[in-house]
Amino acid sequence: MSEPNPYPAVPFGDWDGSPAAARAMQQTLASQVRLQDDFPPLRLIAGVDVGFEEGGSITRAAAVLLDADTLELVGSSLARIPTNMPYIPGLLSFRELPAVLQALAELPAVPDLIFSDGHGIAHPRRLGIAAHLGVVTGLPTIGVAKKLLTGEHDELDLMRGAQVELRDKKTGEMIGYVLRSKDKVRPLIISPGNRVSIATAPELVKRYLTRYRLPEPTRLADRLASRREEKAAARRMAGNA
DNA sequence: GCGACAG
DNA sequence: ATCTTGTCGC
Repeated sequence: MSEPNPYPAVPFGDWDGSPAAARAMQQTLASQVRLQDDFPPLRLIAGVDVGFEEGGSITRAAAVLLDADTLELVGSSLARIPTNMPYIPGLLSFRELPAVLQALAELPAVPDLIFSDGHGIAHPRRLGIAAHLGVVTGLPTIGVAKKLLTGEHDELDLMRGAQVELRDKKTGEMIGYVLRSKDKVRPLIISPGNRVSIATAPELVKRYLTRYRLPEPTRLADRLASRREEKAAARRMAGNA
């Protein structure tokens, strides 16, 4: 029995490669984002993140699949493809999504929810990488970013669990939450990508937090994508040699 | 024109 | 993101 493949080969149809065309495409895709809670009882959740090799010429995406109740690692995958464009603030998904989709397609099952590194709708045109990923796959997604891209918010308490609203600086519309995931650490910026409401997004992130700053799906994907242990091991070898 | 700017 | 050692604080 095979599951339908929700992962398109290319997350942007015919794109001429220009930043202007990418921004126009974001406007269209953003209108397809659904911000109502519409996800099944969570059984399998995924985390995705991207890293680079060879000075940036190779894009490396990691995807991890976890049991939503026990957080046990059910599967993981790595995809390495040539990097096709430089990093441009606001156009991150056009650079990283191809590799992310390939990594997701290699997981043993389709997740009920995906935690993505980067923003969801907390983006200038409301289409951060998590929202873009959600629209092209049709799956529920949440963006977990380590830094602010756009929007403004009040100060928030230093204790774990503290959170404040993130709103568009110009229109005042809600676009996410700023959440302190651990005592006295830089807060995370949480915004829905697709099929999750703004209010539910931080609740789901909190559900999967353990002792670290990042929720477990994101933390594990981050480790794989950035080659945490490989680098640490290589470094110690050089030092002890 | 100036400042900001996910990964 | 990535390059990189030791160091300050909980």
